[in-house]
Amino acid sequence: MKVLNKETDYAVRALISLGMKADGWVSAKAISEEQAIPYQFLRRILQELIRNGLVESKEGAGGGVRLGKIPAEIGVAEVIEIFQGKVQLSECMFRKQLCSNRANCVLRHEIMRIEKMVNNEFSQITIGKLIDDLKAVEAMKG
Amino acid sequence: MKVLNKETDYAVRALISLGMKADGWVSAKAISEEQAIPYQFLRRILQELIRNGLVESKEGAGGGVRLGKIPAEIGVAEVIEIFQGKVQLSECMFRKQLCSNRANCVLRHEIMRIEKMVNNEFSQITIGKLIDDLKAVEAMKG
DNA sequence: ATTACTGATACCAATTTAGTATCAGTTCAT
DNA sequence: ATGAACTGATACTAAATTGGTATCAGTAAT
Ligand code: FES
Ligand code: FES
Repeated sequence: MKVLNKETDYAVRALISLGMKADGWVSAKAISEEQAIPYQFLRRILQELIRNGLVESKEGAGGGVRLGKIPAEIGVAEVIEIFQGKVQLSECMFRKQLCSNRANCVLRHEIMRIEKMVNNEFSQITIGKLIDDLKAVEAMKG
Repeated sequence: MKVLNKETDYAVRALISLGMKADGWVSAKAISEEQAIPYQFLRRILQELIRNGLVESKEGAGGGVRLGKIPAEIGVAEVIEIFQGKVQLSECMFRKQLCSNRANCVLRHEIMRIEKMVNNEFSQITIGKLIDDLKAVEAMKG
């Protein structure tokens, strides 16, 4: 059961990469090479991030992309939602069958409780946090 | 982002259905009709559950299936693992790139922490619990 | 024997995933 | 003003996965 697909994975890595760099525009090519992400695939992913405001871009020579928000305000949940849609465990399990009163089905509540918990957990992990972690790792390596 | 696929979904529903019935063998056909699950698909799913000990079977006329464990001891996590494999967020995000010391990468720890949390949450939801919930729902309908 | 079951396994169409390719437009440097 | 270095938009593709179907063989109750 793979939770994150390649798009989300690459997107997070690209965002971290951008966040770790000093200001200025970074080209898709540069990120692609640094992170070993297929160029065209990454371009499509970046465009999607741009459309959603997580990244800003500048066209033309010397252009490129940069974060559109501060790293601490980009949660992985947001990235997941862009590429994989809202976290959803399953449709309701017993539909018409057993629960005619969908509105207050306990089972449904249970499922939604977990959905929220997962979502919340993914929101807590921000790009900023991941960057801090990585920097800690690097510091240890010295 | 759909977390549970149809196999897991149907499997859980079949298990609940079995758990709510008094003892005795129940045919795949009966479950298929009761839960509106495609017969052949359900059969394959049941066979897999049997191989994994969650369900027992008896061949021949008058045969069928029944739970192989008590409902309270079947966690949804177990079912997920059978049909979708262990919960895994993503491969490690920065592989050779940034974290040469995989062993104690903080990022990796973070990811594994969430994996465990999700897994734990799914373990807490047992078939027994779901059945109790459903019974509560039915009682309310009275 | 016949009927009602499971065991095992092969097959299939539709969708999703991961990746590629192309062309048009923008900006910078010379 | 031209070429190189970029992004924007979008179409295309191969491979894997998903959800579902079909078949044949074997077992047990009547
Ligand atoms: S499981 Fe869907 S309403 Fe109860
Ligand atoms: S992200 Fe994989 S070792 Fe750090």
